[in-house]
Amino acid sequence: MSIEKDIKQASFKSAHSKAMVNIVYTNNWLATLQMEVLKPYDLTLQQYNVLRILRGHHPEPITVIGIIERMLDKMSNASRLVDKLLLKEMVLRRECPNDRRAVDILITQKGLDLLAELDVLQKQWEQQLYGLTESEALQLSDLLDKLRQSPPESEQQ
Amino acid sequence: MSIEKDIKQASFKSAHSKAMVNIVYTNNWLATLQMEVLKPYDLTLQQYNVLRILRGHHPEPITVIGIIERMLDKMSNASRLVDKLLLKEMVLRRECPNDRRAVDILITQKGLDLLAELDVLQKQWEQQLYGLTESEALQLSDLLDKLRQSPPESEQQ
DNA sequence: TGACATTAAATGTTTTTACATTAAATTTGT
DNA sequence: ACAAATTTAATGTAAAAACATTTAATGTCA
Repeated sequence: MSIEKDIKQASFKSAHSKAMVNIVYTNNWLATLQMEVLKPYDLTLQQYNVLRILRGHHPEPITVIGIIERMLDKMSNASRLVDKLLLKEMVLRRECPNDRRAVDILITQKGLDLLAELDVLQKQWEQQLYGLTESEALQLSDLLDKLRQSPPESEQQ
Repeated sequence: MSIEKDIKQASFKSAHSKAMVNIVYTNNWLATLQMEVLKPYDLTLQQYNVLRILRGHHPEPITVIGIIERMLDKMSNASRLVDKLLLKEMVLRRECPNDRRAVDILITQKGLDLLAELDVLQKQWEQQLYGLTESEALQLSDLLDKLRQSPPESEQQ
């Protein structure tokens, strides 16, 4: 559905604000769909993201700080997300040998198995939903990168 | 910053998943910036969005259902957001004359004044940040619309 | 070395979200 | 008209997010 219809807004004050609203709207749309896939597995989106980060480093461990650096939402509490995953036996905690302040986190076989199961659903879901061609998807990503670039006259991020 | 660097991921498995991650990342980026602007005014992003919806209908009232229909995030509790705005004297509640189940919500002058103040900041902020041309912004919005379209062989949304 | 600053993770607290339930008013169908 | 279903908004509750503080370990540097 076009965004104008779905949020009952006839027009936007500028192309930029329309794009911005569309990013927020599309993000919510994606998150809602993804949560529906995850719900039967009793995983939140954030827990799923953390698990995928851990798999990306498996069999190497990663510290909580390492997880935060790789999370899209840097604000959420990685320590408590790991707690939840620990209760579900999806991860292991180990004291980091180099730095006793830090804690190494590892994904368990149970976690890997769950992700493997979810990969299938995720793939089906992506194939069913994506209305973009490969090159359009790249173009979209480039435009988003460009959106986040400050113009030259303002200070660097 | 490019998304690969910022989330420390060297590559993505597909153009589509890269675009999807970039949408989520850009959405968080936008939300964080916007919250920084709102923080000194003690408004959350959701409260701000509700206020703007109310202004869009001013001087006509709008019911809670009407607000929900126009919100990007349909799940959040509009009734409680209105409560918060009521405490800040940004809105008024009135029994809806046609339907005594419904409640008419109106933005107050105080609310309008606050939004007017925020409009200036919002505009400055947009001008400073947008690295896209007008036509690129439209293109971005079109690509997002297209992303949300299911391919022809699957069922309608 | 020792004082001070910084870092990593956990914890406390408040607010917000997500989801279910409730209560009242309205609509529907007979 | 009346019972049943639906709609509208509010409320209850548990989980999660946001944000500050704490604790322990490490780094810095005179």
